[in-house]
Amino acid sequence: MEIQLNIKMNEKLFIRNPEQSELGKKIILHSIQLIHKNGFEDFTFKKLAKEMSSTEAGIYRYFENKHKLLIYLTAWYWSWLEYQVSFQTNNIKDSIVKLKMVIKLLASTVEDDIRTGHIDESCLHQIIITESAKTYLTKNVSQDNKDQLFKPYKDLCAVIGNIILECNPNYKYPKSLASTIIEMAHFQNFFMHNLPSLTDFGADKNELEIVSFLEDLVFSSIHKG
Amino acid sequence: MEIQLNIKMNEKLFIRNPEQSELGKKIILHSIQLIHKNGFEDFTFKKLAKEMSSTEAGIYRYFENKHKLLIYLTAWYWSWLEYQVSFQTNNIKDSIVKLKMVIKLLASTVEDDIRTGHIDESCLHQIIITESAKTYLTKNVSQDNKDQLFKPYKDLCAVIGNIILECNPNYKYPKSLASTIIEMAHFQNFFMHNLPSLTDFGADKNELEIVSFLEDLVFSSIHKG
DNA sequence: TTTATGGTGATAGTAATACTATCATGTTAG
DNA sequence: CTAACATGATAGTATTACTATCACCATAAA
Repeated sequence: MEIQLNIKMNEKLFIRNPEQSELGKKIILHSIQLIHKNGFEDFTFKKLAKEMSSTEAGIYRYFENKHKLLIYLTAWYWSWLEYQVSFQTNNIKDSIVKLKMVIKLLASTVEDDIRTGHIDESCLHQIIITESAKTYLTKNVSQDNKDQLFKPYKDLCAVIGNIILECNPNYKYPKSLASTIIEMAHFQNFFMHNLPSLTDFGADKNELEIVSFLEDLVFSSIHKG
Repeated sequence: MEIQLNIKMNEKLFIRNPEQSELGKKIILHSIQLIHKNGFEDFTFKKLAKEMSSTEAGIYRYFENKHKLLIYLTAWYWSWLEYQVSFQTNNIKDSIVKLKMVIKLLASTVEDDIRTGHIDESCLHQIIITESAKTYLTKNVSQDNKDQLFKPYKDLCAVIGNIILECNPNYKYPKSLASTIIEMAHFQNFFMHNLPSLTDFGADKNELEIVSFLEDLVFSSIHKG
């Protein structure tokens, strides 16, 4: 069976929908490669145009600026991940097992999803670790939020918050714990590889240890009262 | 009694030591104001020069670029905070009370320290919340780390990790929990004010609730086993 | 007192970034 | 068959991120 996965994105994220043309898909494909390779600060539309043998003006017809493109990529990732969560936790009755699955999906290496042709999820996951916080840590966050640009992130957080409440309906901080899990799944990964003394995983650099840390953190918190 | 607080900074952070001249101190003072007002992305040395009635070239004699200046400001803040922690936890015997003090210092509003003339800690705290992660979320993190630019952050993290171990010598993730506390003290604050649905504090927007959340998280984790 | 040193201000200049605008061309839908 | 539209090519502007040079002034050493 051959399935194609298509995620409908908020129209405010782009000028022209990149999913609906070859050029648009090339922009996504190559921007993921370039940002992954040299980081978001070094990334420019001019370099992207050269990389994909197109023109700068052509890219500006799809995205207002590189910040919006980054928000697009992260929003896509969160939507994809929410789908993964709903798929992988489907039919699981035990909420605790569900929550463990969520932590595993957040904190372990992502494999490329062949159902999404031009997007390399593994590569995108690395970008998310290093760059995703930059999407909202700006003076424009309120306007971007009003435009619903962070909806996929907030939706994922809400889904995880609800699973936490299933585990313990009396737990007082489901949303904050959910956003903590998401952010720490990425920050501990970044620290482990780049500033290892900020973690307890520097020796092995094994992602499973991050999973163990997060499980310990989460389940001791919600099982207490 | 009149005390002056002086923090010795890593020489790799600047070209000329801003503490040792009036111009240098003006750079620090006004850069904090400007970054706080318009955010780091909008901040340029040209605008800073105009604001403080000096010249762009003059500022480049002190700092290589605006990224190094941001690292300088954050490094200063972490050093100052480590001093606060050592001062405020001095003579406290009970490690649990110590750790509560640390969480309070990290997560509640900072008041201006009159012993540091040209630096407004309250303003700087706001900058740290929004901008500090950008200092290390770059492709240059390894080189900057080799140059010891993140030492104050790592030192603070180590101090907190040790207090955690005092509370429970068998706890397996003291460093990761320490970095989690530091980052979440700031992220939950940012979310509360800007993306409130990612937290449980949107209604009251009260920083004491963040303190409660972090205390619950930390003490249920370390008291468990 | 002279001379040397060093910090500062003023000005200029360059390469790259972040766009915007225009026009020609090719393709595709009505 | 033609109108609409996507793309490519080229050009141009304002801003950013620097570097370089020179004059001036204060201070410190000779």
